[in-house]
Amino acid sequence: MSATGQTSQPFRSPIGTRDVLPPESARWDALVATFSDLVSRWGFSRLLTPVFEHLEVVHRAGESSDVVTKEVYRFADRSGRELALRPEGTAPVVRSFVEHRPPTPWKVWYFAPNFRYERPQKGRYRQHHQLGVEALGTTDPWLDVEIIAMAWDFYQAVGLGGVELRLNSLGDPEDRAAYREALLAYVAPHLGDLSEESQRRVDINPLRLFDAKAPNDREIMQGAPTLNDFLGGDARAHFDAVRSGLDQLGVPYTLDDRLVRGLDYYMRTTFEFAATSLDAAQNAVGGGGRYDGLAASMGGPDEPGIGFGIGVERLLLALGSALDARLRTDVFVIDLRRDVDPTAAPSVLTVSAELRRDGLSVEHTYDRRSVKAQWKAADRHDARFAVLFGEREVAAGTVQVKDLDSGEQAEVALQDVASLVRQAAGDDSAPPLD
RNA sequence: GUGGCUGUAGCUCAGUUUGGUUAGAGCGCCAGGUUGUGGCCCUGGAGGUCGGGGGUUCAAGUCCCCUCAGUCACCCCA
Repeated sequence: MSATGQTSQPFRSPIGTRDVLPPESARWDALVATFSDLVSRWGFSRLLTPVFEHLEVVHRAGESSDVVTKEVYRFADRSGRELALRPEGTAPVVRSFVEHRPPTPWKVWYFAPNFRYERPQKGRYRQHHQLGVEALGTTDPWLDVEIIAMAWDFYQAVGLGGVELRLNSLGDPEDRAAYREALLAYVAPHLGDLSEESQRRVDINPLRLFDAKAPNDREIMQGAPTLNDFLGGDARAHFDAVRSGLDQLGVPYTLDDRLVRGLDYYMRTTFEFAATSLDAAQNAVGGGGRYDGLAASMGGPDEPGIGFGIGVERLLLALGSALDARLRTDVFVIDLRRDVDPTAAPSVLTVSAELRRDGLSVEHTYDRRSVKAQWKAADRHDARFAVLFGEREVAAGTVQVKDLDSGEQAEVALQDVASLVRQAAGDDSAPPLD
């Protein structure tokens, strides 16, 4: 069997991947532009890292996490090096940090694809994209506050109505270890009563027991000790400061001491954003947390860090029609003449080129279409204006400029078109998200 | 990785239950409705390996098996 399964069939994108065609791609552009603009104002600069890394880098995301143990796209290159497609955004950024040792605090953002080998479904793909930030070099809780508030502002800026921020602290590693012991001690007498799934979790990551769906499991976990009671003094003070900062900035949140998150490197602050417009199954539109030991575990300086990632596909899904990015052409050029000498100016070729040099987005038909076909094309392109000319205009050295919204039309010299269009278009030429 | 549902034109879908002449609709696309003005309307046209392969049958879009893909749920996550 061939790679596509059927050799006689047209090719299609690999399972779990998809193309983003216009006009939908305009929604992506709008999201990325808004994000870039916003995080720049908070002092973040863009970082680009490779889509593949050494396998060991990717493993730093956690030996107990599904993302690493069963979903990594790994391969050996021609020289036998073990490489992997990035399954998440944080490890590569931290790798870049320990490799280049930039001055701290180092605040960067990224827009990049992640790859996970899992069964696709609505809002879940094998290649998905994340907008995210990472900041390394300080444990100051105000950084946590700013990171979270920034994500919050972003959701507001793109118009996501119902978004819920859930917040938790996992404490310091020793807190978590103590809690883990307590949890295991609590669960031990109930072991046999737990579901098969939960029994597996006991060995892998006991904190995940709280995610169990089985009613009996939930009942057992009701009486379990909570992580919150095990926070040490430092972690508690840090968490209190984060909450206070969020209160000061007016960012609403709910505490959720069962919020564990899927990656092993998190400690202290963790958070997740859920969209109320999505069903419970895939409603997480972003999340992140603090990972103070990660840089050191990669052989770098023991610098703390915190960041978040926002799933683009899922956010777009949650936004639905709330984000309406329209692809609008400024001007559509129409030639009214029946017979056109292709070697003589003016023509749609020369007129369009000139208007484009004047800064307008300009389209026209190809293949010498009829006047009617040219008009249909203008409508299809959602053009704001039509610039048309026939024998009379060519003789007079002018063109007709028609406002396609109002129907008004004026005859002007070609060099005056751009200023006329800009004046007439006025305020409604503003970018889609402002 | 496990289970359910679905696969007919570029798109959305009828037709499959009770196998039977050249497989339909809407939208989209192209052309025309007289020679220089759009969005509406009318007429015509192009476009289909009925996901793919195999089988049963005189006959398969329709029944059976396999396979690929999509989708939903579980798991997990963005």
